[in-house]
Amino acid sequence: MDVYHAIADANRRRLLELLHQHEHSVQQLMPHFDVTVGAVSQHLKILLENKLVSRRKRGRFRFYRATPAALKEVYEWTEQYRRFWGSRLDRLGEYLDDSE
Amino acid sequence: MDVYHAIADANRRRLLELLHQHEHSVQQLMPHFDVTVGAVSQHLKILLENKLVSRRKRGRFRFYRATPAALKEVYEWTEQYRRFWGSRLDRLGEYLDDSE
DNA sequence: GTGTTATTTTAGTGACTGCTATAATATAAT
DNA sequence: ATTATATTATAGCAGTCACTAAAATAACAC
Repeated sequence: MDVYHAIADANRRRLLELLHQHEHSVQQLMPHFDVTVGAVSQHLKILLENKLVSRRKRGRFRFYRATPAALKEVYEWTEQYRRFWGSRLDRLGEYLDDSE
Repeated sequence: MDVYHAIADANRRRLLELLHQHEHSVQQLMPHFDVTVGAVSQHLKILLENKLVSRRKRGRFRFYRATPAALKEVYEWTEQYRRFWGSRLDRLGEYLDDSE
């Protein structure tokens, strides 16, 4: 799974946002999610595999934090389309779309 | 399917890049892909549903072009992590990772 | 030790993905 | 009209996804 897939899931994006503020253990993350602890752990694993988070061990706890340097690729890919935002170009589609 | 999922697929990102240069009919796109014309058409449909492309009809042809204003959301979401790139922070993970 | 807490892993499940092949639709060429 | 071209829609399929429940692993508390 690449970084684009890693951030495609809303729960994983939420995790990154929370872990960007400060580190959390898994239990500290749980109140923010509606899924089981197993599911959160699986999401963290995917983020870890994509190097979007790191963790340190402290007793029984694993503290995760965001290390989102890998998002640079996504940022730069979207950046090339920047000139489309806020310009008249972004409304062009409406006139052209003949989807019938 | 939301915009994050729409760009998660490499073929769809490639389509956006090609359609950003200038408009293409489906046949003009085909040489750039290894999949069937049906698959390309399905990808274009997903991009269309996410308003990432528009199309105009000309005879039997449908000409597609990129209208990637919807990428603004992704751009802005990644942008909040910008300070991590190029800083020492992005290497912090390596020291902290105790994945054993 | 025994039991409790924190986390990860595994097996199973339903839904979804990306693909193909084929059929359907629409326009153009002869 | 018939045939060819361009595109979309449909059905089916193997693989993946996000999830749960339960088992496994690990460290703490008593």
